[in-house]
Amino acid sequence: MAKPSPLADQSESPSATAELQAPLDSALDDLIGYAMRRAQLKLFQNLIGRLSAHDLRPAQFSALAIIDQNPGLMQADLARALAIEPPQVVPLLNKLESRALAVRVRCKPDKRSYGIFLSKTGETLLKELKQIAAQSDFDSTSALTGGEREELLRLLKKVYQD
Amino acid sequence: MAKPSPLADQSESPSATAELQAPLDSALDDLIGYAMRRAQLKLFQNLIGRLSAHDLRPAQFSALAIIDQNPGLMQADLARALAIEPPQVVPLLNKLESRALAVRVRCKPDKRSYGIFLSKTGETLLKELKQIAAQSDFDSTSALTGGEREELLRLLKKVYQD
DNA sequence: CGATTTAGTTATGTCAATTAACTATTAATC
DNA sequence: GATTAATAGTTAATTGACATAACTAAATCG
Repeated sequence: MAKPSPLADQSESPSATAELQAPLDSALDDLIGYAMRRAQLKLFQNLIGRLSAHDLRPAQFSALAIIDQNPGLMQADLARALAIEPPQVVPLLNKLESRALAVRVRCKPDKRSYGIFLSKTGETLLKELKQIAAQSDFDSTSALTGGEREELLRLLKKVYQD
Repeated sequence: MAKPSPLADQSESPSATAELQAPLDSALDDLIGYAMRRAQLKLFQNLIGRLSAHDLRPAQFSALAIIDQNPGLMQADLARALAIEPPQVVPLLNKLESRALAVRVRCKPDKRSYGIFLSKTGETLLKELKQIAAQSDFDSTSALTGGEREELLRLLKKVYQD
């Protein structure tokens, strides 16, 4: 196990997400936070749209990716990684389990906890989802050159890793 | 009137906002969308914290900036600019009016609608808020050089303006 | 063993935000 | 010019996400 991943966000309601258009002047145009919010919303909305074809939300996609990289982790770990509260993990995992993408396996030594694993189906779907996410990324940033995309990614990491 | 501004977002609940930590590996680290979400959340949370000293939310700050740049606009315009639904504008404006930051003025020709204006107090506060927002921006991106900030802003605009 | 802590779950409450319903004013139609 | 339709704003009602607290089972500590 290493670091958390949160592409989570269960909600992201229409207005919480929408909130970004551009009809009027606002003198906010020189704020990085403002530009970042608008850009982020654009990317997120695009991803949500694509994932919806698989009846998944970003948080579920994130969960799959985290489980894949940390097989056998416990629900509390997943909660921390997604930055959500433990009770929220329950319906999320129930959903993944009901679709046979992941499984809870009772722990041998400690019968209170579960190890969480991806199923073969889950692994296969995850591979596909990663491509979808990459494609979503790509066409949400179609105004950028390849070099600009790399630079943007570098700068964003520098910001949030600080 | 010109273009919209949405630094709106009424909600941005803890988990909707939180959702970003970094405890486990997730293989999402090369996605711009993932990095952008994490960075954006960091900036947004910082701004929320600072604005809370004035008992304001980002959407209210955005509203003030939009009204300032578009004096006399109608509530429907403001809703569109903030990308929220008209009913949400009511409590938002009520709050601004109750604090004497903005006023609704009955329209001469069309008695159904209002023109919205900032009060002197509102204008003064907005100036201060702009500095707060700029400061928030600055220290949320303290890992960047001045040149990198400019480049980041440029790239973000390119993304969302597309 | 008995008491305390921990993993997971269930239940409850809150708050934001969408949709629908309502009032008033204006515009359109005949 | 009266009736009907459309528009600005508001109020009301529904949904949904999320947090907190209460509960069950199992482990650890003494």
